[in-house]
Amino acid sequence: MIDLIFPDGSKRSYEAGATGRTVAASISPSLEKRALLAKLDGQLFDLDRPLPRGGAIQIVTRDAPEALEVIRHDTAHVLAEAVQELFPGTQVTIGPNVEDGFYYDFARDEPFSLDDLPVIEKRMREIVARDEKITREEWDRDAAIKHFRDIGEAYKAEIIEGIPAGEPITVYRQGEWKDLCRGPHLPSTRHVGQGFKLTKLAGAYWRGDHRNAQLQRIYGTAWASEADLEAHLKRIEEAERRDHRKLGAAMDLFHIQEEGKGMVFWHPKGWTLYRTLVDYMRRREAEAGYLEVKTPQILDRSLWERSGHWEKFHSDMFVCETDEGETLAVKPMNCPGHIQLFNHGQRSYRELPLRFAEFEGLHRYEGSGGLHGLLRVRGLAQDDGHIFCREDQIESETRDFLKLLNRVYADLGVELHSVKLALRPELRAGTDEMWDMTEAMLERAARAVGLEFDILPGEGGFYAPKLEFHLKDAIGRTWQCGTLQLDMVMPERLDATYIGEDGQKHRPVMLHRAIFGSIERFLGVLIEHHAGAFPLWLAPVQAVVATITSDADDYAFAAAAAMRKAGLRVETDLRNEKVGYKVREHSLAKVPVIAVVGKREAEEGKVALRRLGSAAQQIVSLDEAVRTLVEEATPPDLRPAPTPSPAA
RNA sequence: GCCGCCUUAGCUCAGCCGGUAGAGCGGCGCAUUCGUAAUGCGUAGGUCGGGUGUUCGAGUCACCCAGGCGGCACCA
Repeated sequence: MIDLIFPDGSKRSYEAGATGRTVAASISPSLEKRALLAKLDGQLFDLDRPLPRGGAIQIVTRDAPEALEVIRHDTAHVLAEAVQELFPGTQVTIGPNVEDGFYYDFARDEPFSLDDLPVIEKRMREIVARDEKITREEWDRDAAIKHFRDIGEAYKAEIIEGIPAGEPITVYRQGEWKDLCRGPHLPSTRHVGQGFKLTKLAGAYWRGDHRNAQLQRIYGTAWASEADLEAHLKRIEEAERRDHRKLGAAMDLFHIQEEGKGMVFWHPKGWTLYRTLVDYMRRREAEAGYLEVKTPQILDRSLWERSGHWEKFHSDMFVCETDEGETLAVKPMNCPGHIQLFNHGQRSYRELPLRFAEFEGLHRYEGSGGLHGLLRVRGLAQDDGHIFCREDQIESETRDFLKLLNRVYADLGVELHSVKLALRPELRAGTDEMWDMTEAMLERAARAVGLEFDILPGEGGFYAPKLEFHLKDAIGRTWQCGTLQLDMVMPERLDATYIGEDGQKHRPVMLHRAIFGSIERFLGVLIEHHAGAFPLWLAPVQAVVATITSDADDYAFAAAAAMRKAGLRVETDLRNEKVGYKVREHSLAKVPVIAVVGKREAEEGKVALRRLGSAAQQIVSLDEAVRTLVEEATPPDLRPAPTPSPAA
């Protein structure tokens, strides 16, 4: 007998061998009908699998989040079955869930084409209609390896070899088809439902390693109902409208062309936005004790050899040769340059922490397939900074940096998606002892300030472990923006020293840090985040003064001049068009304020303000309009501090 | 760099089974002076990403190259 405790706290005993289904049936026939899985002490079980022990039981139905995960995974299995029916000889590999769906990787000599997807999808719907029963079997390890080898499934055999001894080898049978899988699964294919769609086709390396064979990946999305699927597809469609590449063109911000792939041509409006953002950061950093510097774009190979870039980062660098036989490299990072500044003259412990900031351009030779609008470019600039300090200053510097980062993200209205701690990569400079130390110190500092993060082994920079601050784009992909890296390697390689209190030479620790990361990338995220509708202080064109009739032209000119004099970025629209037309055009261009002036306003010295996204008009005197707009257009760091509330 | 797809006027897109390119928007001109998301009429724009080939004939078929898009790898 086993004892089960239900979510409502009640307890019942069942005979050994009871399954989720028998438990559900014992409660009500309708629950049995809706039951998909059993959850015992938090672990999901196939509905027809005997429960191995007593515990807290829950019958999982279609509307539960756990059910959706299993539905997605089973859809991947149905996909694999359909593919193997339609394309004999195709090997299956793995098919995990991803956000909103799943994929399955196949090994097949012939490439799949996009035209195959509807055909595969049709067969999948047939398999669902066949209502194939899904059953679990435990196999003997050697027999399983032999079986999968015999039927030509080399990848599956390889997976089994990697399963630790002692773990059961489970095979799920689904009609005539079977697959190695940990499970759990739905009772039968009917429960997959019709709320799925195959979405894209891609190449992907076996086990994520480019030295391995490239497999063919089919992505799909799956939902508990067709309505949920429709809603999801609609969300994607809406998100695509926020794409910074489309908005960048519509708002005349920038473009990229063939002759400079990954290199941005910033248009006047885009550059205004860029400068506004960087000016803001300059003030924030100055306030936080950073000293802005500028170091050379191109430096001799010998420096890059000493820093380690030549050896570890060479394939990412643009290199040039002079007629005199020198080899130079365009800087991909500012750190070696900043160490040259640190090393110029003798440094005292009294100067530490010394914080350098730089906004100059960098160039990195990114693989052609990875370029992506502003989010992944070859020519970029960072809000780069390097802090030289003593070990005992690491924690307070980390704390101050995180405070600044949070302040900036809050001012700009972006939301931190996640934080990762990336540890030593395979290809690295420095000794293991150094890595042991820097990893431990960075993690300790991060924990000391209460940061929550995931650990990414093998993903650190070649010279230092790093904290990565990730932001999300319109369609949910995450991008590393801010970073904090704790480096003992570079100061040693480039021999940075300071004179300590004891009169001896000491090695400083170097913190590499950025809040935007790449300014280009950050702007891309920012454009998508605001869907182009920037707060007034960031908007490249803050207001357009638009006339109703040409009688108001002179007044419109004067009004615009008054606004410009007050520091606002203003354009005039005196074209011979109807106001409705002008309002529409500037609204589509995401101009935050349209100041409409007609005969009435001209006579009375007023303007009719219309805010983006609202049809309401606010008729105020020109003076008042200038005053309110100037106040609203003040960058967050220049706003008067809120009056402190009286001490409680 | 790898896999799949795409590449036609400034922009968005039509162009069936190969017979020497169309629309809307935008631009320009004229008329209209019209109160808050598209005023009317007229007009000029392309040789169909680049190249090679098949063919009497290619935007339309084949191959190669480039760029872009979605992934993978790499990475801010």
